[in-house]
Amino acid sequence: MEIPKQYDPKEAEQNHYERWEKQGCFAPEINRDANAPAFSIVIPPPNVTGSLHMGHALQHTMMDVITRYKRMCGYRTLWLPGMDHAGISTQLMVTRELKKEGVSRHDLGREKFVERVWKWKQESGGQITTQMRREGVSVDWSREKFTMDEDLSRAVREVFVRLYEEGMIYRGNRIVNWCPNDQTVLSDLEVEKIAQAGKLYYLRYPVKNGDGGVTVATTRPETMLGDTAVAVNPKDERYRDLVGTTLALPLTGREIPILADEFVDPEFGTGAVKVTPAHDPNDYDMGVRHNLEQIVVIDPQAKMTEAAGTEFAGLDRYKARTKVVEKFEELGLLEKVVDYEFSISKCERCKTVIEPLISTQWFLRMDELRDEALKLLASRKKPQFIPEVPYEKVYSSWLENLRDWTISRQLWWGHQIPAWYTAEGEVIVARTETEARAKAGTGELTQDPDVLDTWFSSQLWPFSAMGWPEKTKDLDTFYPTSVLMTGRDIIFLWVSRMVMMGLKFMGREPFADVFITGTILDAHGQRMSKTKMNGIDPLEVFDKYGVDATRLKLASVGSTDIRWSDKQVESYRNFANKIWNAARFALMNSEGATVDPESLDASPELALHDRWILSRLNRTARDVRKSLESYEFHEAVQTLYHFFWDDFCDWYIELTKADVTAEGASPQRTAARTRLLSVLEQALRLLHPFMPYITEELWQQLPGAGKHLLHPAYRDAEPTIMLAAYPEPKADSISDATEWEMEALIDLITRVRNIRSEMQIKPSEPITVLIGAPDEKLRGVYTANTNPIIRLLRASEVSVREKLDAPRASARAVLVGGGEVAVPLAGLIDFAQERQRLSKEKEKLAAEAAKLEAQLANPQFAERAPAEKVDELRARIADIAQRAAQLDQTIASLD
RNA sequence: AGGCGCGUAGCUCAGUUGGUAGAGCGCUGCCUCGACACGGCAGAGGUCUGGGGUUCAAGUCCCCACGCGCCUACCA
Repeated sequence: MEIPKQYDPKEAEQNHYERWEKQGCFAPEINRDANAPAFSIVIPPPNVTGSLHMGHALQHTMMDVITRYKRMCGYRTLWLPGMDHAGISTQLMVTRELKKEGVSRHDLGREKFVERVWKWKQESGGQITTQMRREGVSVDWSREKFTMDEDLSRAVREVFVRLYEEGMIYRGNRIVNWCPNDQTVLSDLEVEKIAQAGKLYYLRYPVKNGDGGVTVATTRPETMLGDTAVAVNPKDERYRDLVGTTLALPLTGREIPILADEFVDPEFGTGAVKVTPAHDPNDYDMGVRHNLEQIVVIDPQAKMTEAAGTEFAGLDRYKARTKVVEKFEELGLLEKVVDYEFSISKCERCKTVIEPLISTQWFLRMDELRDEALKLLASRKKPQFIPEVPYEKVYSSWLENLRDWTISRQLWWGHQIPAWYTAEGEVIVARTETEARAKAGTGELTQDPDVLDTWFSSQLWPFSAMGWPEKTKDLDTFYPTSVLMTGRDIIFLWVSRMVMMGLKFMGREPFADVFITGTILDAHGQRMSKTKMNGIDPLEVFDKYGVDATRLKLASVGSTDIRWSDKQVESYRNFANKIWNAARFALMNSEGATVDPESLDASPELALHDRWILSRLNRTARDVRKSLESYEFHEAVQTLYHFFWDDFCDWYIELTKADVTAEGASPQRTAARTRLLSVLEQALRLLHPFMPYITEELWQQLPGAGKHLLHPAYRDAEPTIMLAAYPEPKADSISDATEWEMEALIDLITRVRNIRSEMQIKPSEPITVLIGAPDEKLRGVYTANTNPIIRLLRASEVSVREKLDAPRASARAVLVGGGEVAVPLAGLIDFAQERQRLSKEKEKLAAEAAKLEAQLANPQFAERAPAEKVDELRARIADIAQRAAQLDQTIASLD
């Protein structure tokens, strides 16, 4: 059998995914156990416009690890995939494409444009699913959904109609965030605030028919053209007498009142605020409170309107600003201009400065929905955030301050709002046009041209993707889902809204747990972003180091932000290679043996290393399960890495090698080979959720790997490691005593190797190893393991006695448990050097002892510390003392 | 302006109820001992940002300071 020395990930990556998918391994139906518990995840649907980035790879890896793990544990497992139509991004992307052809979307018209988007989706939407297959994600593709699918659109309309009928969705005219570039309204969450250096202008408004005036401070002088009042704080002494009087608003010929409002902060600026109800959210509220006129001076293109006056009409808002300031200066009314840093609202997509405008839009009232979500969190702690701190609070405090949600968008790509208008302007909300006609009693209807915010359909995802509003079997089985795994950036946009909608329409939370992943930063700690061009393409990393290695790295990211480093992936690539070669060794020496789980029972007759590896294996299974149950992926990875590399490869394979590679078949050799294969097979299962490809590739080659190894729930399936049972820890195989014995053996071997290294004895030079072990138990351990000791130390002779009897010219070391080891080095030893080496060791012991004794010397310690801790400390001091005494003797024997 | 997180070996990071500071990479020395040089063996390297406090005991809990980052906000 020829197995290459180096693992080639590409081959394994091509070999298995298609077969898994074809054989239905990802679908819950593969599970034939009628009583199997359910486990489900819905994927955060990637934007149809996108291609795979690190954030996806990170989330997908964690979801896949947990899904594969649960599947191997026998759960009826569903990971439901799909994509989001991503209204604005997609529309912008297709618009940009059209622009290259010299066509605008208006040239095409709505119908043709939407057709074009669908065509584009057909062509490029497949890209990300191909990339996801490469990741190895075990999603059930047969259930793949798209938020614009007909059945999901139906769910959207159903929800809209019901909420409308309950009065929670309403149409209103109010101030909204308007993007002058994209020509649509945006929700508060689609607006980003960016700190910016700007100017604060102090403008003076003269009192009508009198002396004096009031100075207001503003960052947006052009909006003064729409001012309808000046407000001061009612408690502000400076302006008390002016409240109620009238100002002559410069440049406009209009007169505006001075009014008092609590909102005004007397400390800021001059303590007097210009009020522009049509162009500022705060002023809008104030205008409502005081019943002020709303004068629209800026239009949807961000140009000044006729109402701004003939001098300004048609000017861009920034040109108008300059002009207003110039005019004020000419009039001597510009008091001063100071540098000022403030945050400005920009469109998240196109970075255009948002213009607050009054507009008629659809809104969703959030108060009741919000209250239900908060109640659920308070009463049942759902969803459970991981990590709970800080995300639970982030989530709840956002909900507490929630305002109504603007759900309409002036776009063509999306779910068109199911509202129709009669010629008389009556609003009919209905599930279909037919229903609308019936309700209206006329066919003369015009549908609202707007579409819904993308997140309006995304928030239904956990149940709409499972067939709601039909009562489906999937909803019965898989709702609520088990866990949602996503980045923290969409806790508000998506997570909270899913909770509210789940409660409203399913009567239950959509997921039990919410796991928030960390963010992968670039090597300098910067966020990866398209504009910064500092993103790392996961596909390139896959090509370079393999999918499994990349997944292991991603799984160990956990919930904290981390700087990306290829080096770490490289070390996991090396780990994959290590696994490959360990298997290669087992396979090259497998003749006559097969994988046999029965061989994994720890019996007292077994050699120490055999009992030990079984203890380690079971402990590892226990620890990994525990880590995965609490989403501690990095912990699980670390445990597996350490078990496989340090325990299994460095010690077990070395210790069992003699038996496994013995010349000529024998029952002993077969037993050793069987155990090696079987431990390896268990280790591969433990690793499989993290490294699906290499584990499957190797598992398929193991002699005796077959149907009988599958979890009972999958007995009818074709053999694959992904349906094998996840190893369960056998408590009686885990033995502290065995592991302690092994540690003593490892200690002995390491100390003698240290002697070899420090005394510069050639590796090929055989040595004699003399052991003195006063402890009977340890003497037994050394005696029983003389063969392994001889092998691992390349010793020609090993003797174990109660008391060490070694020539003066020996290098020595003190062992744990108070034993002593000596390596005779006649003619090779420099006594001075040896004395120094041992003294160094003694210093270390002395330092440690001093620390511990100081602690014990403190009378308060014995008094207040638990007895158990005191005993432990005493024992440690005794052990050190014993070793120190031994060391003294050893040093003395050199004289 | 508020809220939150982070600061541990040269670098990237673990450290889960307070009780012997860990890993990977990098570094030093030795090694073709047939699973693996993407390897083996043996090492060096930390006053856990600084200062105070609680405690018998603090990387771990509390307060303050410094540095870095993130989020929220109706500061004109």
